[in-house]
Amino acid sequence: MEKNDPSKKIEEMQDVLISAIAQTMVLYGVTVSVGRIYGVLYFSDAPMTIDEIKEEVAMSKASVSNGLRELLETEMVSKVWKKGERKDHYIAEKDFIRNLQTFLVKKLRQERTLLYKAIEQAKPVFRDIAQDERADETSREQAKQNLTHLAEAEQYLDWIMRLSNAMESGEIFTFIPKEKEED
Amino acid sequence: MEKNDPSKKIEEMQDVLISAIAQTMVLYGVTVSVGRIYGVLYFSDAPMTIDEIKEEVAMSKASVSNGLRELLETEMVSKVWKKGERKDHYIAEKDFIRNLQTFLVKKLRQERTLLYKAIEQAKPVFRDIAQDERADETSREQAKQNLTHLAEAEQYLDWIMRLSNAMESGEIFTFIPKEKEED
DNA sequence: TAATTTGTTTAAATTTTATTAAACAAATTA
DNA sequence: TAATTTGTTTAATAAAATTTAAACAAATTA
Repeated sequence: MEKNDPSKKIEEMQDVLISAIAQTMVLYGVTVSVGRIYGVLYFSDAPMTIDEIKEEVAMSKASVSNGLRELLETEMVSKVWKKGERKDHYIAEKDFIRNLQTFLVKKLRQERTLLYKAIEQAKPVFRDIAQDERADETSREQAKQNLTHLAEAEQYLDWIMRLSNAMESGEIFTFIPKEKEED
Repeated sequence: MEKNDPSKKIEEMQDVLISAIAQTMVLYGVTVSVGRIYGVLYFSDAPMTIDEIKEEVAMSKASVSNGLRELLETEMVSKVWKKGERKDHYIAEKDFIRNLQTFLVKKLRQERTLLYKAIEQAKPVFRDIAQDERADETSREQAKQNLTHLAEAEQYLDWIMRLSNAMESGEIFTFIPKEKEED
């Protein structure tokens, strides 16, 4: 089929949008190439194979394969089975809010896990020193101060847990509705 | 002053916590070295100079200077003036919730700006093609479909704008209070 | 004003990350 | 079973980032 003017313009604007989408993903730590894979899938009406994507983004099959794995892990892309086809097919999750939800929940949970472990390790040590009457006063003061820090950090962990729960369950939408409310 | 057992233990645990803090910052795209600079400042009772920080994190002065600039930009650290002292002094913002607020608001706004520009560029092009009776049917269909995508994306932009506003103003705390509520 | 201190910029070196071609393994088909 | 197709892993290369020493500029002090 011959390329006509309107279809060229459409492609051009899709490329502008794909670039912008990829750039926003860079903000959240994704490579621009991986962002473009997502962008190409976003604008595809039909599920695409690795080879089809490879063609569009001009990358090696290995890179596309790796990129897709990353996008599958963050749930921005999923594999679909296509009847009669042997190759794997991929589609983009087009709901941007859902993508942000998934991303944030994952990050906040990882953060929580990391901090939680360290706090649990440090807390008893500070507690012991704070209560040890044979310890020097400076150390006991230090320990007490650090216990205060830890208590504050624990409040933070609790807060991000409640935030990620509200995000994951969709409860957040009762506070910030998906649709703009009427005036 | 001689190092005694409790003070060594305290330092050890602070290092564990600094590592954890730095790791969580890595999750959000910050270098582990920059994360450690923040961690060191977090546990310092007094404002610190570049040279003092440099000593603690074992990095070059230039690296510490660059790291501090990054932390200043993200508002995780601020400069304080110390009477009678010529050197700049730095302190950490210790409120983790505030740090997350600042980070998210900044990212969401950047994302909004990027996508908004691309959408504004593409929308009139799609609209023209969708309405152009001389354009081929396939292109007109494509254009209409893309306009739907853009409308959904605009809803997303609106949502993240409302989310970042709620974050920035602190309105979010009426929905997810800082302190855990009583049972 | 000259010397010193302080912080940043620059340019080179190092380290890390991303990319790819080729090798490989698994599944499918002939 | 042999040949082919498909997707991933590996090892080498290329690209990007971090880091640093040295040069620099600005401010301060002697």
